[in-house]
Amino acid sequence: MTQENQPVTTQNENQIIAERRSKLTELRKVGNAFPNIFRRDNIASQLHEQYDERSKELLEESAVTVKVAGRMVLKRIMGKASFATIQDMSGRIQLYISNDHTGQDNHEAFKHYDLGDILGAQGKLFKTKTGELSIRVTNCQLLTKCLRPLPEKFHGLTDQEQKYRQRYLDLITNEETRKVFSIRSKTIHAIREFFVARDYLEVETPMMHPIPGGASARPFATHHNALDMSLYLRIAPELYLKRLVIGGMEKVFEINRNFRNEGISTRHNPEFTMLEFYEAYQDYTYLMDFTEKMLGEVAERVLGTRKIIYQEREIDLTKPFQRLTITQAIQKFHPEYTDVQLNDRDYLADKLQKLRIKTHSHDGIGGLQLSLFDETTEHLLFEPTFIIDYPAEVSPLARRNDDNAEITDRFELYIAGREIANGFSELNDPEDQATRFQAQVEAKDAGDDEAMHYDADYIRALEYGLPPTAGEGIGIDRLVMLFADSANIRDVILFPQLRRED
RNA sequence: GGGUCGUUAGCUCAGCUGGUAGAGCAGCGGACUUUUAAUCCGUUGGUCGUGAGUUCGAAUCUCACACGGCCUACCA
Repeated sequence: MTQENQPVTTQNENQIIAERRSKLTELRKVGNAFPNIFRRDNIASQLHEQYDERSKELLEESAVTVKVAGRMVLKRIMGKASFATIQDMSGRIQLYISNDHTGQDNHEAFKHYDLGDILGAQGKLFKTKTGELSIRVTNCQLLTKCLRPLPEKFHGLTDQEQKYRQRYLDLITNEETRKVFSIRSKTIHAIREFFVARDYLEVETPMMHPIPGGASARPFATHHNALDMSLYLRIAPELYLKRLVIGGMEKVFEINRNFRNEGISTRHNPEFTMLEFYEAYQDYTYLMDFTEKMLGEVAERVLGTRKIIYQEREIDLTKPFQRLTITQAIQKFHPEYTDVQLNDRDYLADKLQKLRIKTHSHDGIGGLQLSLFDETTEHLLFEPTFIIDYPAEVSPLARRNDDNAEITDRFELYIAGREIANGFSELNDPEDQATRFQAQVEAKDAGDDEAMHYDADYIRALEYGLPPTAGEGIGIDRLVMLFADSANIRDVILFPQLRRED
């Protein structure tokens, strides 16, 4: 990497870069090759919005002077006049550079500018004979030399790996990519406003945890030198956010990264963005209503509609989402399973073995039902669906159901076959929580390396009293995938994790 | 992790059953004062992912490795 900072010898480079580098050398000789004195007054989209509809004649009469800057992405030289298209953060605008208006010297200099160079230009708006809004440039200057050639102007950058490694090139070339990240930004912004409007307090809790907790997952480990202690990148903020509710922050949310040291796939990146929120004096049924409302409003604000198209299928966020228990969901898609079978531990264990699905010896009926659901039904839940009543054995932080201690007041929301949200009434009984942690420790000792640790500090916090609370997590990347119609999580993360390049 | 397809010029891609590489774009030179993926003429540019093997001869066949795409399994 340090090599990148050294002047690279031209013999190692292809001739295109060598050519551009020699142009830069010439620029250095005649002045500051990287001037920062140009200030623009206009951006492309604003000009189009304001003047696209104005007639050619009227535009000529009004003689609007504008000043723009951007990267040159197209260039057409025709002797004594040239056209160039520059691209800024908002879009594109065409420049007309000619001996008549720009001057011969300036035009000759322009001819040696390369695609990718950053230009500043000033001039009057006009319309070409095909009606395209353009700038008749009176002065054009090179603001930053681009030493490396851009991807091919028509096909753009298509190599998936290169799009991820050199995202800036992907952004320069592909309008679609710019749109995806605009949707991402708007989604997060809309969510933030949704919470702020409801008097939630936004907080940041630690990314480095002495005890990784709040989820079942393998953490990344690191070490603090001065304290000489092991730390883990957080797998979830949950236990810290609930400490805040104990402290009196009765409505809190955090939008931030989680890190899980597990596989990478089209749906998993080692670091991913999670929304978690907690509200005191509410329960999980409130959360389900709240989630329906939030997703509908966010979609409306980001996309202008609550009926989104994902991978050519419509997802309707306008109506209440279906709510099914785990066994109801299994039976909906697989009516061959009877109530008796689904509540028969031996039958389930046998069936799962036949389906070659891993089970643990300590799995109860609920755990086995969940395994069967994950395997046979989860991917079929395309329409937004809340799956409710998760077994207590797989929900160590959720409140037990008042009528059935084997299940918890918990749901997961599935859309397009993927888990999008996970919410529950929080377990606020410190003694039950201690028992559940103990069970996790036993599972860990039995070889489950995703099981939780015993967090004594969290138990101490609970002993001060967590008000009855509802809490939920929503995977932001997966939500953005839905909104941006992306099949791969890497397409909605600017710099997804990749292998080392060398 | 398993399966499968791929890696050729800066970019997008051809390259057949083996005879040591082509196009378009970009670049360079020239023509052209309303083009728009500008056009036209000329031209530079490649250790064909890496390493071995088969062969008189390998981008092409075989094997191994590296990296990547897609599918698949587990975590959100």
